[in-house]
Amino acid sequence: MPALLRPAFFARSVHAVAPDLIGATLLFGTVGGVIVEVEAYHHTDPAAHSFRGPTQRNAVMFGPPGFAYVYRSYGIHWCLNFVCEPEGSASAVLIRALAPSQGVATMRRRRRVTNERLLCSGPGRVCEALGISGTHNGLALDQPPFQLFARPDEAAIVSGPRIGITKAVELPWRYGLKGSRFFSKPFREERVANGE
DNA sequence: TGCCCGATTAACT
DNA sequence: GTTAATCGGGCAA
Repeated sequence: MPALLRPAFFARSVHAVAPDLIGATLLFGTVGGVIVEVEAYHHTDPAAHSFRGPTQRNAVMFGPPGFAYVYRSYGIHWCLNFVCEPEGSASAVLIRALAPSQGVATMRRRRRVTNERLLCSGPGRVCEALGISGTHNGLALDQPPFQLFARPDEAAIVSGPRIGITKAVELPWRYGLKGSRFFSKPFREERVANGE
């Protein structure tokens, strides 16, 4: 059994944590899968919610690492982030896609799709499949219903520009598991980003 | 208070 | 390829 991710895992730079989450397993209650796509957001980054300082919405980002920041996107969807770094630096990793592994039938029912590739391929889809909403904002990632397991082996990781933002568009802070078929969007080049 | 826009998705042409 | 849906956050007045 792979190691459970402890709070210390998140008490590092978001740029170290984000690629290390690729290949980790995220369970929420009885459902979940392998994390195959994430994006890094740091408070010095104009695209980050925390860039303009603390507000009611982003308060969790300014708290200690190892907690879930959940926000509503476009008035419709929910998006899940993991807060990183020492308290106050206000950085987080957006969970963008999973390869479904646990509770697939339940996730299919929630998402009303039969195509497994579309179950958890996008930040809004991940939250709908897992049953995550604003009520889960601020929950600890090392406590139920969350269960996070480190990836068992080395992983080939690709990187590229982030999706759906208009500021700092060029920064290659999106990471993926090389060759996965569950990306929300393909990586332009599946360039291995390990060791950077 | 009013206005603009967004870390999206699905359903279109 | 384009666009509607839908609403809270953030900022200007």
